[in-house]
Amino acid sequence: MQPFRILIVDDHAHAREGIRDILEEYEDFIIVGEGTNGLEAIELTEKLMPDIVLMDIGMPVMDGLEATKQIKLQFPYVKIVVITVSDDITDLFDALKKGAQGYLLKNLQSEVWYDYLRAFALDEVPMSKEIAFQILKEFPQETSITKPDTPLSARELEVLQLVAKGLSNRDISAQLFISEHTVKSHLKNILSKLHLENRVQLTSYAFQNGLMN
Amino acid sequence: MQPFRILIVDDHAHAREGIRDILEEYEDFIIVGEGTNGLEAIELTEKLMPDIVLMDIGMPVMDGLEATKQIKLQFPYVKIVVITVSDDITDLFDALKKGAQGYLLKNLQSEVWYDYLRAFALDEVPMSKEIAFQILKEFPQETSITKPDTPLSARELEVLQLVAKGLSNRDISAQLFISEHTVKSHLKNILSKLHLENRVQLTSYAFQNGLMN
DNA sequence: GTACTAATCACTCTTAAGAGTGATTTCTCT
DNA sequence: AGAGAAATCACTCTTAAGAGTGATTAGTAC
Repeated sequence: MQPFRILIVDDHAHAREGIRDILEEYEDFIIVGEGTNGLEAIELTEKLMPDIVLMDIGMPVMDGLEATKQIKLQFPYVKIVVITVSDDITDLFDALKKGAQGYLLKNLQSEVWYDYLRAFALDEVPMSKEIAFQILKEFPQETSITKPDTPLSARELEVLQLVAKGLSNRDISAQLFISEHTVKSHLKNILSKLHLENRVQLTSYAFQNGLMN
Repeated sequence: MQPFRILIVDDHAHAREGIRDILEEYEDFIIVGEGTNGLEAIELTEKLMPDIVLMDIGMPVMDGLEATKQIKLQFPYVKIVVITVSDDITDLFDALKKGAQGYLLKNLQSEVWYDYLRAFALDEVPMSKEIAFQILKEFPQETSITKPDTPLSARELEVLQLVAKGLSNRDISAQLFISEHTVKSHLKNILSKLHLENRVQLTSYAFQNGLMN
């Protein structure tokens, strides 16, 4: 059995060291490279073709979420595990939507890391326990459909539907007799609540969730 | 029975005169105002609240299609008849999508105008004969769903689906290994074929026509 | 009565979208 | 051989979108 090829991406040198120390204990893994930001992550992935990318989120130049998206777009077979110190659920949430398959907390025992990554590499993909139940809370019925953290207000739903009909912010403002600023404000809140990025994704969401007619 | 209040909007003075001459023959109609561009059309509609707006398409400042859209947005009960010299089907097509209820060719007999407008005002909405059959050709089974003039190519369908998934042009270009220019080019052709304006409307179209999954 | 939320509006800044034009290449149809 | 469509890429220009920040008002909940 060949060792799994790992790429570590984190802007903090000491964080990379910590991970390296853990993984070097085990012969199942070999660290093929290290990057310090999202852009490097993409370049190194193309050059090294690792089995797994361990990806930090908050990084300069390009963050880990964007890098995850790009890598999954170009190299769908490369697996990505997002690593983070916080156990903030929204990070995980967004990472999974970008295509990450896994999520690991940096402050776990090395045995946990080993067990997790090994199972992960073998496609058994368990989640670290602390967050597994939170995932289930967010993705209730094995659906990949986004569920709002907070329900949309009536006004927000109204704006959402007009957006999904293809109206511009200006058109919506005219329709609802409010300023374009207000429309933008509502839209910003809607996108934030639904963890979406733009009006196209929102439109897609609206149709897939039966919010239109 | 009160006469129907008509607003004429056309940038050519002689065109407005021609229409005025025709309508003044009949007591069913009263011309409440005249405008020379789309912006005036909106302002005059708000001020005069006509029953019917006769709207030219090609005009300076703001064209008739945009004005039609705005007016229908703010004053849905105001009826709009697009008037044109050409019998170009694409004009009609786009006008109907903006919310116009009717379409009249300027070079028709005054009796035809009278018959048409009277029926139109009474909600009997017949179309001028020359173009009625073309309408049926474009809207086959009483559906308001856009049907492409020209079928989309396989590549275009591919781009369409990626757009509707919420990807940016850049993401799509990376996905398909082509330049962003090419993606824009495809998208431009797609929007043109489907008579749509932007990627949100395209997304809506994709879902409503079962093009996703 | 105060904390919370919804709804409203404002200003800046950066980037993405989309219109307009034009050009090349390859393939198919006839 | 020549027409036509499909796919590709390029450059300019204008406007819309979206992120970031912040503020006010009115109503509701406890």
